[in-house]
Amino acid sequence: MSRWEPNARERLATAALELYGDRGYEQTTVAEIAKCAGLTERTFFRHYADKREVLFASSGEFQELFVEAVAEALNSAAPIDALAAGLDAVSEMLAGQRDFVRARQAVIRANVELQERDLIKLESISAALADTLRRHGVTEPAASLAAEAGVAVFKVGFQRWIVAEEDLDLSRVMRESLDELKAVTAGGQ
Amino acid sequence: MSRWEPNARERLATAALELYGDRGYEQTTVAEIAKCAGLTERTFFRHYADKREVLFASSGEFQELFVEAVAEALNSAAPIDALAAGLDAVSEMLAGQRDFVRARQAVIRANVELQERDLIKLESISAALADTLRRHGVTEPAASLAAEAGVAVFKVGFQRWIVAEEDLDLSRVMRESLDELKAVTAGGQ
DNA sequence: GTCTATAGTCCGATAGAC
DNA sequence: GTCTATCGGACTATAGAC
Repeated sequence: MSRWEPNARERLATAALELYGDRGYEQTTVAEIAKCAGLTERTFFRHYADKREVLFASSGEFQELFVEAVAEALNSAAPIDALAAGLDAVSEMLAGQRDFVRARQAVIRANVELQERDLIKLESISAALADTLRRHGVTEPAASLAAEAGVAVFKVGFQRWIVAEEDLDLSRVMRESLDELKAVTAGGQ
Repeated sequence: MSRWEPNARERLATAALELYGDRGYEQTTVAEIAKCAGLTERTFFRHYADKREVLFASSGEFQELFVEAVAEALNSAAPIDALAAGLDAVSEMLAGQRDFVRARQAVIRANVELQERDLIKLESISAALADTLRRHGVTEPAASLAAEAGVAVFKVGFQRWIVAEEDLDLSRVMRESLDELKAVTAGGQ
């Protein structure tokens, strides 16, 4: 029998999402999250660099999935089509966790600091996508622009999926968003 | 003759940029900035909501210029061409303050918290652009995607201009970036 | 203008796993 | 013994409250 309950990290993340959702991000102290998970403030900061990061634990995994799907597709597709493949991969992942994703996004939407963190995670994804495109021979500034476009489509598609009353098909929403971007950059009204 | 030296706000901004540049953002305390401007910590927070905001004092003005240029162009141009007009307007403004803009951006690039703030300002611009597009009859999701595309072009063009050794023409760089985005979304390699 | 809460850091201690 | 995860307490600076 071990001295500690297992999964300290996960327990902290669960407690944080619940407390942020119930009483709001700002009204929740790290000490409360830790206590709720049966740990101390000190331990929280060993697992998460700051009070916001606890909501973004899975963003590394998300980025990897996105980038690897794009990298694979780049072997046989144009950049824009490879990005579509990446969007499809992440859509499938998110669609499988709809309730969690919605709860998390509601918390983020209610607080500017959390939105800032969200945006820099997306920026990191954009940089990683641009890097992958360059590795596959796409030159600058096309690589950065394609990456930014991919993230833009994700943001708009994701947003539409989250706010929708009905349970939309995320992959489909993403594909429609990409088509709209193509139309608008081509000069459509 | 007034009781206080004038331009407290501006003096604080100047002192902050200098100190952040010299010893780094994190290593600078608000008390130091205030002292350097001949004011108190309390006064700093009356002018700027937090330690980061002092670097973003002109972002409201920037957003207004961008949005109004787009709004005007929308009367006679397609969304993508209106965005090009907006990019041209902001390019002209930034080109006239090259040294200040470069110093400021160097500070921002050196610190993640500042990058986060920078990104949310761009997000605000994107939201304002989307709003303007909708007011001019562009429907969702085209409006949001066009706005995101405009900001993406700005980000990539601005970055290229900042890091360039030579003194590039920002308007020209922006136009090239926009053309690259069009090419890449059209399926070009 | 003062006072206070809390985020986040630093150093050190402890207890178990290996 | 080493390694890793926990906890304790003191500390600074931001930011908001009074």
